[in-house]
Amino acid sequence: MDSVYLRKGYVHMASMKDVAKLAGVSVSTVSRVISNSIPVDEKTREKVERAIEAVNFKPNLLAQGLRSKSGNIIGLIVPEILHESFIYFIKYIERYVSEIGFNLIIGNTSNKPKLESEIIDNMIRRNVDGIIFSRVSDKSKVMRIIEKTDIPVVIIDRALGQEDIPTVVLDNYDAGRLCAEHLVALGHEKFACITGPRDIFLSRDRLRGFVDVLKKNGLGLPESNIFEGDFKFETGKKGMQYFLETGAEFTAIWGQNDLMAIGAMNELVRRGRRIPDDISVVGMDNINAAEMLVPSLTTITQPFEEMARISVDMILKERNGETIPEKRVVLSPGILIRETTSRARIAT
Amino acid sequence: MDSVYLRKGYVHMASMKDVAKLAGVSVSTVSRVISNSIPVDEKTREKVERAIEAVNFKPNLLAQGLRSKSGNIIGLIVPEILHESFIYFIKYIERYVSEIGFNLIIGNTSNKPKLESEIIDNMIRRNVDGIIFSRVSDKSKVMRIIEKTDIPVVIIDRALGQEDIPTVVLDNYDAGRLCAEHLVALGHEKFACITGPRDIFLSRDRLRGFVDVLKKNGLGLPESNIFEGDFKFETGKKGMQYFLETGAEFTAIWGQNDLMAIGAMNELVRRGRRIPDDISVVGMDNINAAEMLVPSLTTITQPFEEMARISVDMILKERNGETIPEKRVVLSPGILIRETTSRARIAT
DNA sequence: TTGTAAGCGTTATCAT
DNA sequence: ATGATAACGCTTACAA
Repeated sequence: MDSVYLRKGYVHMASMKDVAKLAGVSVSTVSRVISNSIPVDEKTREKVERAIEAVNFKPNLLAQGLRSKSGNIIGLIVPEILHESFIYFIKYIERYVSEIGFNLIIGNTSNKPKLESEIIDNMIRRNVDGIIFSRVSDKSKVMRIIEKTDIPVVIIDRALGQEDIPTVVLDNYDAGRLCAEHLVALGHEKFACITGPRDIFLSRDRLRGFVDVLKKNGLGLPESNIFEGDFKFETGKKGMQYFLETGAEFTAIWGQNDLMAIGAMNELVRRGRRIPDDISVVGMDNINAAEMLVPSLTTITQPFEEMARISVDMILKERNGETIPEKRVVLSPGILIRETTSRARIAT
Repeated sequence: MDSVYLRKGYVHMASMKDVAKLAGVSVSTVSRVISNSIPVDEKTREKVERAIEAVNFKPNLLAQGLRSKSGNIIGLIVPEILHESFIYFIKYIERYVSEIGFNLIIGNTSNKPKLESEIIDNMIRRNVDGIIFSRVSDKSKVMRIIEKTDIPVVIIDRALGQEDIPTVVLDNYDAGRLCAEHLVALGHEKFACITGPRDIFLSRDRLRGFVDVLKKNGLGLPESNIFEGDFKFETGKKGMQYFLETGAEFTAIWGQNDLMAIGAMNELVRRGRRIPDDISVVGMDNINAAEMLVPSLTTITQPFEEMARISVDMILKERNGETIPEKRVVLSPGILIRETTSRARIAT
């Protein structure tokens, strides 16, 4: 008799009705005890609380959500769960959201606009209290939500130009600046860079910051020392292959994320170049692998946890009708100096 | 006028009532059109469908869930989101679940029993259709759900002895076997192993499989060549330090997951040992980093996607009252041979 | 085939 | 301070 595998009869999860009956009061009184908003006589409160204990009552969240139009749930939409930096958002947002008594529901768009619509609809149909986008493929979708419903929306990680949507982003210009300053301080004079897609703000901002610092120091980055990647390991390798085959001259390279930087390192090592003795390498994101390599990767860091907290806070503020002082929060990157960067070889 | 930041008036999301009114029918008819369960006149159906289009109606999932006691949502409980192998479960389970029209809600226990209880309760309160556990810290919690509610439960990745709970696991014995066979075939004769916690079935099973093959080949694994780790990078390093300092003799080592194997590699490289010329290394899981290293890591693979699909399918079957043919599904690992393993040096 | 009405488990508005 | 009662948006007997 495999009773485990047979659908057991529905086991009544205690409802307010049960509590009310046991405590000898009405359901409204029970509700009041729980919400703690309206004064209740001490004695009845105690009776009710005992009853709640006795039947192990927990309010049904669907009923609450239906009635109050707030599902106590926040939606997070990412284009790709396994992506090295999104998992940090997932982790920290989940943690923070649950700390404040919400649940997190995750949608993975796989970068398909059609899926994106579906996911958004689904979330709306769950009366989500807000939606956090990590990278938006189609701006209009976000605008539609904002215009047609009252659901708070926050965009994290990738800005959309100067729209009027609450946004939490990294100061990507500063990321490039930090990187260049570190390398220049080490005496490097010739550089290369593997960027993200050039049509993305974030990649361009990073590059601008990088180049500006070089210029300020009388140095520069020739276009032939720039390779456009897609933030994946493979294009990091490809970029380095390209540089090495075209004979580009440089003693330091920046991969605009760790994956590409590691790809570049991989190619260097396979061709017998020494890091950092021949070439210094900097990445960005500080993914797990960065410190597992030999040599360990110097990298630009993002305050993922802070970004997560701020974006959730913004959702809650919007939801409570509070005005958000700054609709565009810009956070600063840091730099973690490890073993892939060292002083440039003395020029001869 | 920052209208975006002011809570806008509630924008009525079309309900069945609206559709019914527009189509000139009752709500029940609308419901029937949607559920497609009960015959509806072709003409009214068309009227209703037009109305649905017109107001862009999507049934509210909370109301549906409340009424039907099925929230159309599946809960996944993991002890740690950022963990290298759980993210694969998250990814694949999310994908599959959403393919079949469900949402996924994720709970992160951080290995805290108290949180575990809370998360389970929360899920129950959302009328989840099932709960998938990836590693359970406290068996009794699972048993409680199974006994006290009718919520389908599946355990994935880590078995709990021989309980009567539907489970999807890897054949860990086979994982050890595969690894040993590969190394023995390469001519290795002395081995070392960095295991997971020895009090976990999975670690012991892997080790048994490994050792059994060695024995079958007239070889062995002395206790002094076994180091107990915790599946993290650091203990991989520590393990190798230990072996090197105690002068353990071996030409091949297995780290029971990639993180530990990579930790061991790290230590080897830092001490000037060559991989695989001096020491061959095998890992397990095939995490991203495995192929990014030089040399790239030979590793035992797990069918994460298949495990995900099967566990979701089991949930659905339980939910539909179907009997599950085998309550314990055991899947086979594979081996991905890359660059960290090579023929043993000829013994002199 | 279709409509009416009760009910899912809450909260909020009335009275009392 | 407390209790009826309606309502949230849907499904499902039961009638018609």
